[in-house]
This record gives sequence, C-alpha cells and structure tokens, in this order.
Amino acid sequence: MATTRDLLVDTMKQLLWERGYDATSPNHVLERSGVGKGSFYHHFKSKKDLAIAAMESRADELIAEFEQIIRSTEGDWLDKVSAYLLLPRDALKGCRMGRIVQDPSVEDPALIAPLQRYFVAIHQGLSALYAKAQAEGKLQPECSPDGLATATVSVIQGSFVYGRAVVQAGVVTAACETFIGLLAVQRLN
Amino acid sequence: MATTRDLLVDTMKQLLWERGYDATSPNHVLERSGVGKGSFYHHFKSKKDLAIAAMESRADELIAEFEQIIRSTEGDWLDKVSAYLLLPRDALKGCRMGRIVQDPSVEDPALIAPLQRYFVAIHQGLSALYAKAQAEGKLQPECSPDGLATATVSVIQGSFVYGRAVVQAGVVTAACETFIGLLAVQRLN
DNA sequence: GTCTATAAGGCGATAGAC
DNA sequence: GTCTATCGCCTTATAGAC
Repeated sequence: MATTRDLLVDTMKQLLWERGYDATSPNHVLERSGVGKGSFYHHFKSKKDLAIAAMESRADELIAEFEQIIRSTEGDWLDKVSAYLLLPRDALKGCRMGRIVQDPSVEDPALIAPLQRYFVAIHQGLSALYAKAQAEGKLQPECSPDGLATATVSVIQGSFVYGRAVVQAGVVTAACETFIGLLAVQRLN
Repeated sequence: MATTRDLLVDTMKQLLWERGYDATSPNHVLERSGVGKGSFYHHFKSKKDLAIAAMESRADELIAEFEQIIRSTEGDWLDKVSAYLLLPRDALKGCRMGRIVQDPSVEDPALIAPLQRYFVAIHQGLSALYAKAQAEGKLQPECSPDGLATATVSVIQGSFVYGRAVVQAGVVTAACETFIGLLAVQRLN
C-alpha cells in the first residue's frame, strides 16, 4: 500500500529529476501528489528532510540497477561496462542523481551525502571491475583502475551536460560509444 | 573605464559561476556591485536580459582561451588537446559555462543560446583537430572526430559534476589525465 | 493524520521623483 | 542615470481546529 509518506517521497523523486532541488518547492510536491500542507509537515520536518529521503531512495535504486547489470551481463569486463554505459539515457532529462549536484543549496553536507554515497558506489564498482581485469591480465595496466572509473563516470555525467546544452537527446549514448571504443583498445587476450 | 553596465555584466558573470542562474537574484547583483535597482532596470530590461549578456561575454572569453591554447601549444594534436585538458580546473567551483546548464529556467531557448554557442565552438575546434590528425595519418581512424570531441568535452564537464559530488577539487585533472592516457594509445607515427 | 489560515521574507519588476 | 517606494506573487514554513 502506498502510504502518504511514500507518495511524498516518490513525488519528490520525480521533481528532483525534473527540476533539481532549489527549484522544487513544497507546493509543487503538494500539487502533484494531492497531499495537503498539513500532511507534508507532519511526515517531514522540512523540504530538505524530504529531499534527503528521496535522494537516499533514488541512490538505493540506481546502485541496485548498476550492480544488477554488472553482475548479470555475460562476457568479460568490457561487455559488462558496455552494458552499463549503453543503458538508455536521455540527455535532455538529465541524470536522476547528477542532475541535482550543481544546485547551490546542495553544498550542504546533509544534502551532498546521498549523492556522494551514490557516486562512490558506482565508482568503486567500476574500479573493482577494472582492477580485477588487470589482475587477470585482460586489461592494459597503464591506466589505474581508479582513474578509469573516474573517467567512466565523468563521460556519462558530462554528456548529460553537453547534450542538454546542445539540445540533443542522443549525445549521452554517442559519447559512451566512443568511450567504449577507447576502452576496447585496452583489452588484452 | 568601467561603465555601470559593464560592472553589472561582470558581477553577473561571477554570480552565474558561483550560484547559477535560478539562484542568482537581481538583489544579489545589486548588493555585490553596489549598483542601485533603478540603474539595473535602466540598463537591462530583466534579469534574463543581463544573464544573456553575461553568458555571451563568458562564451567569448572561454572560446578565445580555447583557441589560444590550441593554436599556441607546440607539438602534435595530442600535445594540443592535453594542454587544453590540463588547464587548472577546480571541480568544486564548477565550469564557468557548464555550471549553468542544469538550471530549470535554462530550458528557455534564449538562455540556452550562448551555452550552445560555447559548446558547439569547443566541440568543433576539437573535432577539426582530430579530423586533421586522422587525415595526416597521426590518429587511429576507428573513432570519428565528432565522437572523440563529444567524449573530450564530456569528460571535462562530467568530472566537474563527479568532483563536486565527492567533494574533491582535484577530480577534473585526474579524469583528464586518464583520458589523455586513452587518447595516447590512438596516436600513430 | 489532515485541514485551512496565516506569517515573514524574498522574488522579479515597476513608478515616479530627482 | 540613479534613487526610493511600492507591487503582487511565491517561498518555506507554523498554528490550531477537526
């Protein structure tokens, strides 16, 4: 059953994706969810409080999605990374987490925390994958696993930014395909 | 001489970098610049109007910086791209243009225009460089110049996002160094 | 738990004097 | 060109009844 609290969290997740944190008001959440102002401040002590709950939920969801793709994709390290990089992503909509990072209010440590947790999880997952591939002699050892993971995350996030600026939804996939091409050269065996 | 108009534009450029578009109010600009409200609306018909002027000015500045680096750096295509990628960049401050892209109000075509002009200019400059290198047989022909340019811009922009999320100023340079490593393998001759 | 009413303050902008 | 006063609207809540 969808409790009022869950409804507020789900609605906030939508709006954080569409408009970020600063530009989303409690009133927007109330209008879209149909919940009343009294209920809002009964379940959450502030907009920030709700946003943190929404971001934690989104982080859980996206980390689980990442781990599922990496785990279940058949093949070697490049197949797994490629599967993740080629998930459908609309540059105009933005990344469901990365979208929020640039908001001025998100310098607040309490608001950064779930974002940081998300990005660290993805980064570590990729880094571990690259490290294992190098240990098995299947990936060139010149670039560090850490550096490769940072670049991988950055290509995805940056293509959202670039794609939105040039108003081309397909840019994320284009950037990721090129990056896969650069990684493919690093494959050994 | 610094006219009032110029002072407003320069102050808006600062604030757009620090807080983006939506979170910057005319009052912020007035407080920091010491200009009065009457002057503001004498020189500009709206906040949007001033922001566009500020973004156009910033685009000119950053495009000129890019072209100067590419032109004046000695060596081959990789030296030139590396020089651009390794410019000092503080992830916590954000890209002076890319910072603004995610603001909800910036879906407005009039506000996107200067951002688009900036990103297209950098993209085309890089793409031309890669195309020339391929034509001269100095760069592997597998990846398209267009794709490589998109990936290059994306790594820079995305590392600003990732770096801000994990609160590490040095991430942009780290990501760019790894990307240079991946490009280096593509060099011929 | 949910409702409606209210509040102080910021927002983007305008009016009209100087 | 610049100043101050004012505007209507929106924001993030809080109060107190039901």
